[in-house]
Amino acid sequence: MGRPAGLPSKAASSRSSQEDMMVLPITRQTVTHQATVALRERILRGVYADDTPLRQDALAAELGVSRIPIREALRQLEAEGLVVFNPHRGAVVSSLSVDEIDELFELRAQIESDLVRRAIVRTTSEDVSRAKEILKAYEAAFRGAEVTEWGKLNWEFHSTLYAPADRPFTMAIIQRLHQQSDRYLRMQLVLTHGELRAIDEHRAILAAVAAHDVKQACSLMRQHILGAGRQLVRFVSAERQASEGRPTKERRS
Amino acid sequence: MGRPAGLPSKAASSRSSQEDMMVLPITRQTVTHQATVALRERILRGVYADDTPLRQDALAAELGVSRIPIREALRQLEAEGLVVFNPHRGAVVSSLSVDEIDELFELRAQIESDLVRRAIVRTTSEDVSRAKEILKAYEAAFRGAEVTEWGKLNWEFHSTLYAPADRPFTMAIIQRLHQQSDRYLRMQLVLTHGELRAIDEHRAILAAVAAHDVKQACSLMRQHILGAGRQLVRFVSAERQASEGRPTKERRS
DNA sequence: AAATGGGATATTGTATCCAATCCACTTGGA
DNA sequence: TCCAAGTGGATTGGATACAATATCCCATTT
Repeated sequence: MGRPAGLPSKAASSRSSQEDMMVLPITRQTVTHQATVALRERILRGVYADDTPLRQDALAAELGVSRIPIREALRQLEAEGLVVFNPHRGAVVSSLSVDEIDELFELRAQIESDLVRRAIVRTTSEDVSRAKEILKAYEAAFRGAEVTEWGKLNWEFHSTLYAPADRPFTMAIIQRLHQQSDRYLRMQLVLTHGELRAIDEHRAILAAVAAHDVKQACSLMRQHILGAGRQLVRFVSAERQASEGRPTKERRS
Repeated sequence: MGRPAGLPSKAASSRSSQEDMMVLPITRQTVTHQATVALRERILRGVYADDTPLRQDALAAELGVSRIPIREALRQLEAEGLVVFNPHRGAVVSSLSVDEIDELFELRAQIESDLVRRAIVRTTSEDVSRAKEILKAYEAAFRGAEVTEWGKLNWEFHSTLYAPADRPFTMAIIQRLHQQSDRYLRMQLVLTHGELRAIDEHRAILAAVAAHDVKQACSLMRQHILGAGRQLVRFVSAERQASEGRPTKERRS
Protein backbone atom coordinates (compact mmCIF):
# COMPACT_ATOMS: atom_id res chain seq x y z
CA MET A 1 0.00 0.00 0.00
CA GLY A 2 1.44 3.32 -0.99
CA ARG A 3 -0.87 5.42 1.08
CA PRO A 4 1.01 7.42 3.71
CA ALA A 5 -0.30 6.51 7.11
CA GLY A 6 0.63 7.21 10.68
CA LEU A 7 2.00 10.61 9.84
CA PRO A 8 -0.12 13.52 8.77
CA SER A 9 0.37 14.21 5.11
CA LYS A 10 1.88 17.51 4.18
CA ALA A 11 -1.40 18.64 2.70
CA ALA A 12 -3.33 17.76 5.85
CA SER A 13 -0.92 19.53 8.15
CA SER A 14 -0.92 22.82 6.28
CA ARG A 15 -3.92 24.44 7.87
CA SER A 16 -4.64 28.09 8.19
CA SER A 17 -1.84 30.02 9.80
CA GLN A 18 -4.11 30.81 12.73
CA GLU A 19 -4.56 27.19 13.58
CA ASP A 20 -0.85 26.66 13.19
CA MET A 21 -0.06 29.33 15.73
CA MET A 22 -2.44 27.82 18.22
CA VAL A 23 -1.83 24.15 17.81
CA LEU A 24 1.58 23.50 16.43
CA PRO A 25 3.82 24.71 19.25
CA ILE A 26 2.65 21.66 21.15
CA THR A 27 1.93 19.34 18.29
CA ARG A 28 5.03 19.89 16.26
CA GLN A 29 7.75 17.34 16.69
CA THR A 30 10.63 16.29 14.54
CA VAL A 31 9.85 13.75 11.85
CA THR A 32 12.25 11.35 13.55
CA HIS A 33 10.19 11.55 16.72
CA GLN A 34 6.93 11.04 14.86
CA ALA A 35 8.38 8.09 13.03
CA THR A 36 9.60 6.59 16.30
CA VAL A 37 6.14 6.92 17.82
CA ALA A 38 4.44 5.52 14.73
CA LEU A 39 6.71 2.51 14.45
CA ARG A 40 6.60 1.77 18.17
CA GLU A 41 2.83 1.89 18.08
CA ARG A 42 2.67 -0.50 15.16
CA ILE A 43 4.95 -2.99 16.80
CA LEU A 44 3.04 -2.85 20.07
CA ARG A 45 -0.27 -3.28 18.28
CA GLY A 46 1.01 -6.26 16.39
CA VAL A 47 0.75 -4.62 12.97
CA TYR A 48 4.31 -5.77 12.52
CA ALA A 49 4.46 -9.21 14.08
CA ASP A 50 7.47 -10.82 15.70
CA ASP A 51 10.40 -11.39 13.36
CA THR A 52 8.91 -9.21 10.64
CA PRO A 53 11.75 -7.71 8.64
CA LEU A 54 11.50 -3.93 8.65
CA ARG A 55 12.62 -2.65 5.26
CA GLN A 56 13.80 0.91 5.42
CA ASP A 57 12.58 1.85 1.97
CA ALA A 58 9.15 0.37 2.55
CA LEU A 59 8.73 2.09 5.91
CA ALA A 60 9.95 5.38 4.49
CA ALA A 61 7.46 5.18 1.65
CA GLU A 62 4.68 4.13 4.00
CA LEU A 63 5.25 7.05 6.35
CA GLY A 64 6.02 9.44 3.55
CA VAL A 65 9.50 10.38 4.80
CA SER A 66 13.06 9.70 3.79
CA ARG A 67 15.16 6.82 5.10
CA ILE A 68 17.19 8.89 7.55
CA PRO A 69 14.48 9.47 10.18
CA ILE A 70 13.41 5.85 9.74
CA ARG A 71 16.89 4.63 10.56
CA GLU A 72 17.17 6.88 13.57
CA ALA A 73 13.80 5.69 14.79
CA LEU A 74 14.82 2.07 14.37
CA ARG A 75 17.99 2.69 16.37
CA GLN A 76 15.95 4.06 19.22
CA LEU A 77 13.56 1.14 19.09
CA GLU A 78 16.56 -1.16 19.11
CA ALA A 79 17.72 0.38 22.36
CA GLU A 80 14.19 -0.11 23.68
CA GLY A 81 14.39 -3.76 22.80
CA LEU A 82 11.56 -3.70 20.27
CA VAL A 83 13.69 -4.38 17.21
CA VAL A 84 16.97 -6.15 16.58
CA PHE A 85 19.56 -5.16 14.00
CA ASN A 86 21.53 -7.70 12.00
CA PRO A 87 24.44 -5.96 10.28
CA HIS A 88 23.74 -5.58 6.59
CA ARG A 89 20.54 -7.53 6.89
CA GLY A 90 18.44 -4.88 8.49
CA ALA A 91 16.10 -4.72 11.43
CA VAL A 92 13.46 -7.21 12.47
CA VAL A 93 10.83 -6.97 15.15
CA SER A 94 12.29 -8.60 18.24
CA SER A 95 10.73 -11.64 19.82
CA LEU A 96 11.02 -12.94 23.35
CA SER A 97 11.70 -16.53 24.25
CA VAL A 98 9.41 -18.21 26.74
CA ASP A 99 12.13 -18.01 29.34
CA GLU A 100 12.51 -14.30 28.76
CA ILE A 101 8.78 -13.75 29.09
CA ASP A 102 8.86 -15.61 32.37
CA GLU A 103 11.76 -13.53 33.62
CA LEU A 104 10.08 -10.36 32.46
CA PHE A 105 7.01 -10.96 34.58
CA GLU A 106 8.96 -12.00 37.63
CA LEU A 107 10.99 -8.83 37.39
CA ARG A 108 7.84 -6.79 36.99
CA ALA A 109 6.28 -8.46 40.00
CA GLN A 110 9.28 -7.63 42.12
CA ILE A 111 9.62 -4.00 41.10
CA GLU A 112 5.94 -3.17 40.88
CA SER A 113 4.96 -4.65 44.20
CA ASP A 114 7.72 -2.56 45.73
CA LEU A 115 6.36 0.51 43.95
CA VAL A 116 2.91 -0.12 45.40
CA ARG A 117 4.44 -0.44 48.83
CA ARG A 118 6.19 2.91 48.50
CA ALA A 119 3.23 4.61 46.89
CA ILE A 120 0.48 3.48 49.18
CA VAL A 121 1.35 5.62 52.17
CA ARG A 122 1.22 8.73 50.02
CA THR A 123 -1.82 7.78 48.01
CA THR A 124 -4.61 10.35 48.30
CA SER A 125 -8.30 9.82 47.73
CA GLU A 126 -7.82 11.77 44.55
CA ASP A 127 -5.37 9.19 43.29
CA VAL A 128 -7.85 6.46 44.11
CA SER A 129 -10.70 8.11 42.27
CA ARG A 130 -8.47 8.73 39.27
CA ALA A 131 -7.58 5.05 39.24
CA LYS A 132 -11.27 4.25 39.52
CA GLU A 133 -12.01 6.32 36.44
CA ILE A 134 -9.33 4.59 34.45
CA LEU A 135 -10.59 1.22 35.57
CA LYS A 136 -14.01 2.17 34.30
CA ALA A 137 -12.70 3.15 30.88
CA TYR A 138 -10.68 -0.04 30.92
CA GLU A 139 -13.74 -2.19 31.48
CA ALA A 140 -15.60 -0.31 28.77
CA ALA A 141 -12.75 -0.96 26.37
CA PHE A 142 -13.07 -4.65 27.09
CA ARG A 143 -16.80 -4.75 26.58
CA GLY A 144 -16.32 -2.86 23.33
CA ALA A 145 -13.55 -5.28 22.38
CA GLU A 146 -11.28 -2.33 21.72
CA VAL A 147 -8.21 -4.44 22.02
CA THR A 148 -5.83 -1.75 20.91
CA GLU A 149 -6.79 0.50 23.82
CA TRP A 150 -6.15 -2.19 26.39
CA GLY A 151 -2.41 -1.82 26.71
CA LYS A 152 -2.59 1.92 27.11
CA LEU A 153 -5.30 1.81 29.78
CA ASN A 154 -3.61 -1.04 31.61
CA TRP A 155 -0.45 1.03 31.85
CA GLU A 156 -2.40 4.08 32.95
CA PHE A 157 -4.04 2.12 35.72
CA HIS A 158 -0.81 0.65 36.99
CA SER A 159 1.16 3.88 36.68
CA THR A 160 -1.54 5.83 38.49
CA LEU A 161 -1.15 3.51 41.44
CA TYR A 162 2.64 3.84 41.35
CA ALA A 163 2.82 7.58 40.75
CA PRO A 164 2.66 8.62 44.42
CA ALA A 165 5.87 6.68 45.04
CA ASP A 166 7.62 9.43 43.08
CA ARG A 167 10.18 7.18 41.42
CA PRO A 168 10.54 8.54 37.88
CA PHE A 169 13.60 6.47 37.13
CA THR A 170 11.96 3.22 38.11
CA MET A 171 8.78 4.19 36.32
CA ALA A 172 10.63 4.62 33.04
CA ILE A 173 12.05 1.13 33.35
CA ILE A 174 8.74 -0.41 34.26
CA GLN A 175 7.05 1.31 31.37
CA ARG A 176 9.39 -0.44 28.96
CA LEU A 177 8.75 -3.77 30.62
CA HIS A 178 5.04 -3.13 30.25
CA GLN A 179 5.56 -2.37 26.57
CA GLN A 180 7.26 -5.69 26.06
CA SER A 181 4.72 -7.70 28.02
CA ASP A 182 1.65 -6.00 26.59
CA ARG A 183 2.79 -6.95 23.13
CA TYR A 184 2.26 -10.59 24.00
CA LEU A 185 -0.57 -10.18 26.48
CA ARG A 186 -2.78 -8.58 23.87
CA MET A 187 -3.04 -11.60 21.67
CA GLN A 188 -3.49 -13.93 24.58
CA LEU A 189 -6.32 -11.97 26.15
CA VAL A 190 -8.54 -11.92 23.13
CA LEU A 191 -8.33 -15.68 22.84
CA THR A 192 -8.60 -16.76 26.46
CA HIS A 193 -10.68 -13.96 27.94
CA GLY A 194 -8.10 -13.36 30.61
CA GLU A 195 -9.44 -9.82 30.78
CA LEU A 196 -12.27 -10.92 33.07
CA ARG A 197 -9.80 -12.12 35.63
CA ALA A 198 -7.67 -9.03 35.13
CA ILE A 199 -10.61 -6.75 35.86
CA ASP A 200 -11.44 -8.56 39.06
CA GLU A 201 -7.85 -8.44 40.19
CA HIS A 202 -7.56 -4.76 39.38
CA ARG A 203 -10.64 -4.07 41.48
CA ALA A 204 -9.25 -6.01 44.40
CA ILE A 205 -5.90 -4.23 44.18
CA LEU A 206 -7.56 -0.84 44.05
CA ALA A 207 -9.67 -1.70 47.09
CA ALA A 208 -6.59 -2.69 49.06
CA VAL A 209 -4.81 0.49 48.02
CA ALA A 210 -7.82 2.59 48.97
CA ALA A 211 -7.84 0.89 52.37
CA HIS A 212 -4.10 1.59 52.71
CA ASP A 213 -3.57 -2.09 53.36
CA VAL A 214 0.08 -2.33 52.37
CA LYS A 215 0.60 -6.04 52.82
CA GLN A 216 -2.56 -6.96 50.98
CA ALA A 217 -1.97 -4.57 48.10
CA CYS A 218 1.59 -5.77 47.56
CA SER A 219 0.55 -9.37 47.70
CA LEU A 220 -2.34 -8.88 45.28
CA MET A 221 -0.21 -6.92 42.85
CA ARG A 222 2.45 -9.57 42.94
CA GLN A 223 -0.02 -12.34 42.31
CA HIS A 224 -1.74 -10.32 39.60
CA ILE A 225 1.47 -9.97 37.65
CA LEU A 226 2.82 -13.44 38.29
CA GLY A 227 -0.53 -14.98 37.43
CA ALA A 228 -0.73 -13.12 34.13
CA GLY A 229 2.84 -14.15 33.40
CA ARG A 230 2.12 -17.82 34.08
CA GLN A 231 -0.95 -17.75 31.84
CA LEU A 232 1.01 -16.04 29.11
CA VAL A 233 3.91 -18.47 29.32
CA ARG A 234 1.51 -21.37 28.99
CA PHE A 235 -0.23 -19.73 26.07
CA VAL A 236 2.89 -18.80 24.17
CA SER A 237 4.63 -22.13 24.65
CA ALA A 238 1.52 -23.95 23.49
CA GLU A 239 1.27 -21.72 20.46
CA ARG A 240 4.91 -22.12 19.57
CA GLN A 241 4.71 -25.85 20.08
CA ALA A 242 1.87 -25.92 17.56
CA SER A 243 3.84 -24.04 14.92
CA GLU A 244 6.91 -26.18 15.41
CA GLY A 245 9.02 -26.53 12.31
CA ARG A 246 6.50 -24.61 10.27
CA PRO A 247 8.39 -21.73 8.63
CA THR A 248 7.55 -18.38 10.11
CA LYS A 249 5.56 -16.37 7.67
CA GLU A 250 7.72 -13.32 7.16
CA ARG A 251 5.25 -10.87 5.84
CA ARG A 252 6.90 -8.16 3.88
CA SER A 253 6.32 -4.82 5.54
CA MET B 1 41.89 19.03 16.49
CA GLY B 2 41.20 17.39 13.20
CA ARG B 3 42.88 14.10 13.97
CA PRO B 4 40.47 11.18 13.82
CA ALA B 5 40.42 9.37 17.11
CA GLY B 6 38.46 6.58 18.70
CA LEU B 7 37.88 4.85 15.40
CA PRO B 8 40.54 3.07 13.41
CA SER B 9 41.44 5.04 10.34
CA LYS B 10 40.56 3.55 6.99
CA ALA B 11 44.23 2.93 6.31
CA ALA B 12 44.68 1.04 9.55
CA SER B 13 41.67 -1.17 8.99
CA SER B 14 42.66 -2.32 5.52
CA ARG B 15 44.87 -5.25 6.38
CA SER B 16 45.82 -8.22 4.27
CA SER B 17 42.88 -10.28 3.06
CA GLN B 18 44.17 -13.24 5.08
CA GLU B 19 43.92 -11.34 8.31
CA ASP B 20 40.49 -10.14 7.30
CA MET B 21 39.26 -13.67 6.88
CA MET B 22 40.54 -14.70 10.27
CA VAL B 23 39.84 -11.74 12.47
CA LEU B 24 37.17 -9.54 11.04
CA PRO B 25 34.10 -11.79 11.28
CA ILE B 26 34.17 -10.97 14.97
CA THR B 27 35.89 -7.62 14.90
CA ARG B 28 34.07 -5.95 12.04
CA GLN B 29 31.15 -3.82 12.97
CA THR B 30 29.29 -1.06 11.30
CA VAL B 31 30.60 2.46 11.72
CA THR B 32 27.40 3.31 13.55
CA HIS B 33 28.16 0.64 16.11
CA GLN B 34 31.73 1.76 16.52
CA ALA B 35 30.60 5.35 16.93
CA THR B 36 28.05 4.27 19.53
CA VAL B 37 30.71 2.43 21.51
CA ALA B 38 33.17 5.29 21.21
CA LEU B 39 30.70 7.95 22.32
CA ARG B 40 29.35 5.83 25.15
CA GLU B 41 32.87 5.22 26.38
CA ARG B 42 33.68 8.91 26.34
CA ILE B 43 30.59 9.85 28.25
CA LEU B 44 31.19 7.15 30.84
CA ARG B 45 34.81 8.18 31.27
CA GLY B 46 33.86 11.77 31.72
CA VAL B 47 35.59 13.01 28.58
CA TYR B 48 32.30 14.69 27.81
CA ALA B 49 31.04 15.99 31.12
CA ASP B 50 27.43 16.44 32.14
CA ASP B 51 25.49 18.91 30.05
CA THR B 52 28.18 19.09 27.40
CA PRO B 53 26.52 19.92 24.08
CA LEU B 54 27.35 17.24 21.54
CA ARG B 55 27.79 18.94 18.16
CA GLN B 56 27.22 16.52 15.33
CA ASP B 57 29.75 18.12 13.01
CA ALA B 58 32.43 18.20 15.68
CA LEU B 59 31.89 14.58 16.68
CA ALA B 60 31.81 13.47 13.05
CA ALA B 61 35.09 15.23 12.36
CA GLU B 62 36.63 13.88 15.56
CA LEU B 63 35.73 10.28 14.75
CA GLY B 64 36.46 10.71 11.06
CA VAL B 65 32.98 9.72 9.89
CA SER B 66 29.97 11.46 8.44
CA ARG B 67 27.10 12.77 10.50
CA ILE B 68 24.77 9.88 9.68
CA PRO B 69 26.31 7.28 12.01
CA ILE B 70 26.81 9.97 14.65
CA ARG B 71 23.13 10.77 14.68
CA GLU B 72 22.13 7.14 14.86
CA ALA B 73 24.58 6.59 17.69
CA LEU B 74 23.21 9.56 19.60
CA ARG B 75 19.68 8.24 19.20
CA GLN B 76 20.73 4.97 20.74
CA LEU B 77 22.50 6.68 23.58
CA GLU B 78 19.38 8.75 24.12
CA ALA B 79 17.38 5.57 24.60
CA GLU B 80 20.06 4.41 27.04
CA GLY B 81 19.63 7.60 29.01
CA LEU B 82 23.15 8.90 28.45
CA VAL B 83 22.19 11.86 26.28
CA VAL B 84 19.13 14.06 25.95
CA PHE B 85 17.81 15.61 22.77
CA ASN B 86 16.31 19.07 22.63
CA PRO B 87 14.50 19.53 19.32
CA HIS B 88 16.52 21.74 17.03
CA ARG B 89 19.03 22.43 19.75
CA GLY B 90 20.85 19.19 19.64
CA ALA B 91 21.99 16.59 22.10
CA VAL B 92 23.65 17.13 25.45
CA VAL B 93 25.16 14.66 27.88
CA SER B 94 22.44 13.83 30.36
CA SER B 95 22.83 14.59 34.04
CA LEU B 96 21.11 13.04 37.00
CA SER B 97 19.59 15.01 39.84
CA VAL B 98 20.55 14.07 43.37
CA ASP B 99 17.13 12.50 43.82
CA GLU B 100 17.59 10.41 40.72
CA ILE B 101 20.99 9.22 41.90
CA ASP B 102 19.43 8.21 45.18
CA GLU B 103 16.65 6.34 43.41
CA LEU B 104 19.12 4.69 41.08
CA PHE B 105 21.07 3.13 43.93
CA GLU B 106 18.00 2.01 45.81
CA LEU B 107 16.75 0.31 42.68
CA ARG B 108 20.10 -1.31 42.17
CA ALA B 109 20.17 -2.53 45.75
CA GLN B 110 16.79 -4.11 45.36
CA ILE B 111 17.43 -5.86 42.06
CA GLU B 112 21.03 -6.86 42.69
CA SER B 113 20.47 -8.33 46.12
CA ASP B 114 17.72 -10.41 44.58
CA LEU B 115 20.11 -11.50 41.84
CA VAL B 116 22.64 -12.62 44.41
CA ARG B 117 19.96 -14.58 46.19
CA ARG B 118 18.99 -16.39 43.00
CA ALA B 119 22.56 -16.90 41.89
CA ILE B 120 24.07 -18.17 45.09
CA VAL B 121 22.53 -21.62 45.11
CA ARG B 122 23.95 -22.28 41.66
CA THR B 123 27.32 -20.68 42.20
CA THR B 124 30.17 -23.10 41.60
CA SER B 125 33.68 -22.92 43.00
CA GLU B 126 34.72 -21.97 39.48
CA ASP B 127 32.52 -18.90 39.62
CA VAL B 128 34.04 -17.97 42.95
CA SER B 129 37.60 -18.29 41.71
CA ARG B 130 36.75 -16.25 38.63
CA ALA B 131 35.34 -13.53 40.85
CA LYS B 132 38.49 -13.76 42.95
CA GLU B 133 40.61 -13.14 39.87
CA ILE B 134 38.59 -10.11 38.89
CA LEU B 135 38.80 -8.78 42.39
CA LYS B 136 42.56 -9.07 42.21
CA ALA B 137 42.75 -7.13 38.96
CA TYR B 138 40.38 -4.64 40.47
CA GLU B 139 42.63 -4.03 43.44
CA ALA B 140 45.62 -3.72 41.15
CA ALA B 141 43.78 -1.13 39.10
CA PHE B 142 43.21 0.90 42.21
CA ARG B 143 46.81 0.74 43.34
CA GLY B 144 47.85 1.78 39.85
CA ALA B 145 45.27 4.56 39.94
CA GLU B 146 43.87 3.34 36.65
CA VAL B 147 40.62 5.08 37.19
CA THR B 148 39.24 4.34 33.77
CA GLU B 149 39.45 0.60 34.33
CA TRP B 150 37.50 0.74 37.54
CA GLY B 151 34.00 0.84 36.13
CA LYS B 152 34.62 -2.07 33.82
CA LEU B 153 36.13 -4.27 36.51
CA ASN B 154 33.47 -3.35 39.01
CA TRP B 155 30.81 -4.45 36.56
CA GLU B 156 32.71 -7.64 35.80
CA PHE B 157 32.89 -8.48 39.48
CA HIS B 158 29.23 -7.85 40.09
CA SER B 159 28.04 -9.56 36.91
CA THR B 160 30.17 -12.61 37.65
CA LEU B 161 28.38 -13.01 40.94
CA TYR B 162 24.98 -12.57 39.26
CA ALA B 163 25.64 -14.72 36.19
CA PRO B 164 24.63 -18.07 37.77
CA ALA B 165 21.14 -16.63 38.33
CA ASP B 166 20.69 -16.88 34.56
CA ARG B 167 18.56 -13.75 34.17
CA PRO B 168 19.74 -12.14 30.93
CA PHE B 169 16.88 -9.69 30.82
CA THR B 170 17.51 -8.39 34.30
CA MET B 171 21.23 -8.31 33.69
CA ALA B 172 20.79 -6.00 30.72
CA ILE B 173 18.82 -3.57 32.84
CA ILE B 174 21.28 -3.68 35.70
CA GLN B 175 24.16 -3.09 33.33
CA ARG B 176 22.59 0.16 32.24
CA LEU B 177 22.04 1.21 35.82
CA HIS B 178 25.70 0.44 36.49
CA GLN B 179 26.65 2.60 33.54
CA GLN B 180 24.75 5.51 34.93
CA SER B 181 26.05 5.13 38.45
CA ASP B 182 29.66 4.49 37.51
CA ARG B 183 29.71 7.75 35.65
CA TYR B 184 29.31 9.58 38.94
CA LEU B 185 31.08 7.10 41.19
CA ARG B 186 34.29 7.49 39.26
CA MET B 187 34.86 11.11 40.12
CA GLN B 188 33.85 10.60 43.71
CA LEU B 189 36.19 7.70 44.32
CA VAL B 190 39.33 9.45 43.23
CA LEU B 191 38.63 12.29 45.62
CA THR B 192 37.41 10.45 48.69
CA HIS B 193 39.24 7.12 48.39
CA GLY B 194 36.00 5.24 48.67
CA GLU B 195 37.74 2.46 46.80
CA LEU B 196 39.33 1.16 49.99
CA ARG B 197 35.95 0.57 51.51
CA ALA B 198 34.64 -0.89 48.26
CA ILE B 199 37.45 -3.44 48.16
CA ASP B 200 36.77 -4.58 51.71
CA GLU B 201 33.08 -4.90 50.99
CA HIS B 202 33.69 -6.83 47.82
CA ARG B 203 35.89 -9.25 49.74
CA ALA B 204 33.23 -9.76 52.37
CA ILE B 205 30.52 -10.31 49.77
CA LEU B 206 32.62 -12.83 47.91
CA ALA B 207 33.33 -14.69 51.15
CA ALA B 208 29.62 -14.92 51.93
CA VAL B 209 28.88 -16.12 48.39
CA ALA B 210 31.62 -18.72 48.60
CA ALA B 211 30.15 -19.93 51.90
CA HIS B 212 26.71 -20.06 50.24
CA ASP B 213 25.39 -17.87 53.03
CA VAL B 214 22.36 -16.41 51.25
CA LYS B 215 21.13 -14.11 53.95
CA GLN B 216 24.56 -12.67 54.64
CA ALA B 217 25.42 -12.20 50.98
CA CYS B 218 22.17 -10.43 50.18
CA SER B 219 22.50 -8.19 53.18
CA LEU B 220 26.10 -7.30 52.42
CA MET B 221 25.35 -6.60 48.77
CA ARG B 222 22.45 -4.42 49.72
CA GLN B 223 24.52 -2.44 52.20
CA HIS B 224 27.40 -2.21 49.75
CA ILE B 225 25.20 -0.57 47.12
CA LEU B 226 23.18 1.59 49.45
CA GLY B 227 26.32 2.75 51.25
CA ALA B 228 27.98 3.74 47.99
CA GLY B 229 24.81 5.53 46.98
CA ARG B 230 24.65 7.49 50.21
CA GLN B 231 28.28 8.54 49.90
CA LEU B 232 27.74 9.57 46.33
CA VAL B 233 24.63 11.57 47.11
CA ARG B 234 26.49 13.44 49.82
CA PHE B 235 29.40 14.09 47.51
CA VAL B 236 27.36 15.26 44.56
CA SER B 237 25.06 17.50 46.56
CA ALA B 238 28.05 19.12 48.26
CA GLU B 239 29.71 19.64 44.91
CA ARG B 240 26.64 21.13 43.33
CA GLN B 241 26.03 23.33 46.33
CA ALA B 242 29.53 24.70 45.87
CA SER B 243 28.97 25.58 42.23
CA GLU B 244 25.62 27.20 42.94
CA GLY B 245 24.70 29.86 40.44
CA ARG B 246 28.03 29.63 38.78
CA PRO B 247 27.38 29.09 35.09
CA THR B 248 28.20 25.59 33.95
CA LYS B 249 31.23 25.66 31.76
CA GLU B 250 29.90 24.25 28.52
CA ARG B 251 33.03 23.14 26.85
CA ARG B 252 32.63 22.93 23.15
CA SER B 253 33.12 19.34 22.03
C1' DA C 1 14.69 49.88 28.63
C1' DA C 2 11.85 46.81 26.04
C1' DA C 3 10.62 45.20 21.66
C1' DT C 4 11.72 44.19 17.02
C1' DG C 5 14.16 42.39 13.34
C1' DG C 6 17.73 40.39 11.16
C1' DG C 7 21.72 37.31 10.59
C1' DA C 8 24.70 33.37 12.22
C1' DT C 9 24.67 28.84 13.63
C1' DA C 10 23.01 24.34 14.26
C1' DT C 11 19.88 20.83 13.71
C1' DT C 12 16.66 18.40 10.84
C1' DG C 13 15.36 16.35 6.62
C1' DT C 14 15.76 15.22 1.60
C1' DA C 15 17.92 13.58 -2.42
C1' DT C 16 21.63 11.04 -4.66
C1' DC C 17 25.22 8.24 -5.15
C1' DC C 18 28.21 4.33 -4.15
C1' DA C 19 30.34 0.39 -1.81
C1' DA C 20 29.74 -3.70 0.87
C1' DT C 21 27.05 -7.43 1.83
C1' DC C 22 23.66 -10.89 1.70
C1' DC C 23 20.71 -14.11 -0.60
C1' DA C 24 18.66 -16.65 -3.98
C1' DC C 25 19.46 -18.59 -8.19
C1' DT C 26 22.05 -20.49 -11.85
C1' DT C 27 25.62 -22.91 -13.76
C1' DG C 28 29.34 -26.13 -14.16
C1' DG C 29 31.33 -30.29 -12.82
C1' DA C 30 31.97 -34.77 -10.31
C1' DT D 1 21.61 -36.15 -9.39
C1' DC D 2 23.73 -33.40 -6.28
C1' DC D 3 26.97 -30.18 -4.66
C1' DA D 4 30.04 -26.25 -5.13
C1' DA D 5 31.21 -22.00 -7.02
C1' DG D 6 29.87 -18.01 -9.13
C1' DT D 7 26.70 -14.28 -10.47
C1' DG D 8 23.46 -10.65 -10.07
C1' DG D 9 19.66 -8.24 -7.87
C1' DA D 10 18.12 -6.25 -3.61
C1' DT D 11 19.17 -3.96 0.65
C1' DT D 12 21.77 -1.94 4.04
C1' DG D 13 25.50 1.13 5.42
C1' DG D 14 27.61 5.38 4.63
C1' DA D 15 29.04 9.86 2.35
C1' DT D 16 27.95 14.15 0.42
C1' DA D 17 25.43 18.09 -0.90
C1' DC D 18 21.74 20.94 -0.25
C1' DA D 19 17.36 22.88 1.46
C1' DA D 20 14.41 23.94 5.30
C1' DT D 21 13.70 25.14 9.96
C1' DA D 22 14.47 26.67 14.52
C1' DT D 23 17.19 28.91 17.97
C1' DC D 24 20.20 32.24 19.78
C1' DC D 25 22.51 36.51 19.80
C1' DC D 26 22.87 41.18 18.92
C1' DA D 27 22.19 45.51 16.95
C1' DT D 28 18.73 48.73 15.87
C1' DT D 29 14.59 51.02 16.74
C1' DT D 30 10.81 52.76 19.34
